[in-house]
Amino acid sequence: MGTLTEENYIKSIYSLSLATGEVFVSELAKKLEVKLPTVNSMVKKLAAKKFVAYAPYQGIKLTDKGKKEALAIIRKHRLAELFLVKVMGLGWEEVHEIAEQLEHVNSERFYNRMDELLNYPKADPHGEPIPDTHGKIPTEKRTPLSAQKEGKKVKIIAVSVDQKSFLDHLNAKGLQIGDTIMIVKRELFDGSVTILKSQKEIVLSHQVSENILVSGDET
Amino acid sequence: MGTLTEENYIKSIYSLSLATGEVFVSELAKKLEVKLPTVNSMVKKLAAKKFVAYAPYQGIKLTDKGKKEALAIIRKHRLAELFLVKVMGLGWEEVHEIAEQLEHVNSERFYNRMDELLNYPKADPHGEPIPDTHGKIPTEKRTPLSAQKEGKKVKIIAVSVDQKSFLDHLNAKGLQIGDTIMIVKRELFDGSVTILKSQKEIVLSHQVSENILVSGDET
DNA sequence: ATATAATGTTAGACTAATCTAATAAATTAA
DNA sequence: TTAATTTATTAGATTAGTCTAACATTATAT
Ligand SMILES: [Mn+2]
Ligand SMILES: [Mn+2]
Ligand SMILES: [Mn+2]
Ligand SMILES: [Mn+2]
Repeated sequence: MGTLTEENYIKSIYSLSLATGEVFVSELAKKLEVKLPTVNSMVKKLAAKKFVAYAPYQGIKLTDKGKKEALAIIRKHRLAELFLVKVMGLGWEEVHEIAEQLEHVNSERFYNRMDELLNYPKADPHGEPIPDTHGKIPTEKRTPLSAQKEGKKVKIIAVSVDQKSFLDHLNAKGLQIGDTIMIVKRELFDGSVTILKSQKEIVLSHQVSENILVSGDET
Repeated sequence: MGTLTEENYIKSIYSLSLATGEVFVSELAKKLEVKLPTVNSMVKKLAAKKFVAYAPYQGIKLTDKGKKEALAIIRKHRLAELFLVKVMGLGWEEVHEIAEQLEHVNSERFYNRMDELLNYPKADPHGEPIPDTHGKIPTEKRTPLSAQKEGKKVKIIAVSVDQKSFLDHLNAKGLQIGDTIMIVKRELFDGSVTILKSQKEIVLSHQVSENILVSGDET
C-alpha cells in the first residue's frame, strides 16, 4: 500500500496502459488533472518504490508489484460499487464517486465481508469484471455496440465509462446491463445506431453506442 | 469540511473537551500521538479557520462551527460502526478501526442511506448516541457500573471505550449492551465488582467496571 | 535536413503536516 | 518568593504533493 495519491497514480497508470502496456506522462497528467512536472516527479518516486519501470523520455510501465497493487485497488472499487447498488440500494450512476473514496479504505475484513455478502460477484454494476484477491480477472468477450452489424441480436454486458451524465442518459433511454437488444440500423452519416429493445426502437448516438459493450465478437 | 488531519484534530478536541469545555495542547498531543509543536501549529490553523477559539497559553475551545463539524464526523463514525455490525455482520470489537476511516468519506447520500437502512438509530454498537443531521444528540442518563450500590439491578447501556482489547474482554465475560445485571458485591480493597447476569456470577476489575455505563443514577 | 511543435525534465518555490532544539511562560515545590 | 518543573511557543528543518518558468529531447512538417 502506498499513500492515497500513489494509489490514484497506480490505478490511472493501470487503466491507461491496458491497451498498449505503457502510458505517457502527458496522458497521466491529463487524466489526473495535474501538470507534467508533478507527474514526472511522482513517477520517479513510484519507480524508486518499484511500482513502475521507467526511463526518461520512455513510456511508463507497471511492474508486477504495481499491477498487483492496481488490481487490489480496482477490486475494492468495484466491490464497493456493487455493494452500494445491491445492498444499499443506490443507483449505478451515483456509486462511482463514493467508490473513489471507499477504494482507499484499508481493511481486508471490510472487503472480504462485502465479497461474501455479494456472493463472490464477477462484475460491478457497470459490467466491469471484479478481480479476485489474487488479482485474477474473469474475462469475457465484449465489443462496442457501435461495431455490431445490422440485424444482430446481442446482450449488453458492460459500459466502458461510469460518468454520471452518461449513465443518466442510459437510464433515460431505459437501457441496463443484461438487456437483450437487436441492431436495427446503423447510419453511415453520423454513426448513430437504432436498436430494438422489447418492441421499442431506441436511437443512440455514435458516442453512446461506442461505450456500450455487448456480447460476442465483431462479425 | 477540513482535511482528514483537521477532522481528526476537531474530533479529538471535541471528545477531550466534553467534560470541562476546553482542552490543552499537551492532552491533544498525547491523544493524537504527535509532538507539542505540531499541535500548536495546527491549533493556530484551526483558529484561523474559525473551528476553535484559542489564545496562547490558554485552553482550546471549539467554536459553534467547530462543534458542528465535530458532531458531523461523530455521526458518520457511529453510523458506520452500527452499519458494519447490523448490516455487514462484523463484531462490535472490530468496527472502530474501520469507522476511523469511513468517517472521512464525503457523501451525504452514503450516510443518509445508512441512516435510513438502520431505521434512524439512536445509538452505536457501543451504546454511544448518534447525532442527527443537525448535530443533536439523544441524551440518556448513564453512570459507571463502578459507582453503583450493592444490590442494585441495572441495564448496561454503553461502554466508554471502544478498544478491541476491552471489548474482547467483555465478549469473553459474556457481557453485552442491553444486558440486565445485579450488583452483588463491591470490594473495598481493589474496587472490583461481582455482578449477577442470568444466574451467573461474573467478577469485573475496577478498570473494567468504570468503563461500563449503566442506566439510572449514582444512588 | 532543418525548423517547428509537442512532449518531457530540471530547478526552484509553496502549502500541509510533521519533527527537534531552543526559549518562554505558567505552575508547583522548597 | 525564589527555584525547579511542567507546559507551551517559536524557529528552523523535512517530506509529500503540487505549481511555474526555463531548458532539453523527441517527433512532425516543411
Ligand atoms: Mn467506478
Ligand atoms: Mn464501475
Ligand atoms: Mn468508535
Ligand atoms: Mn462506538
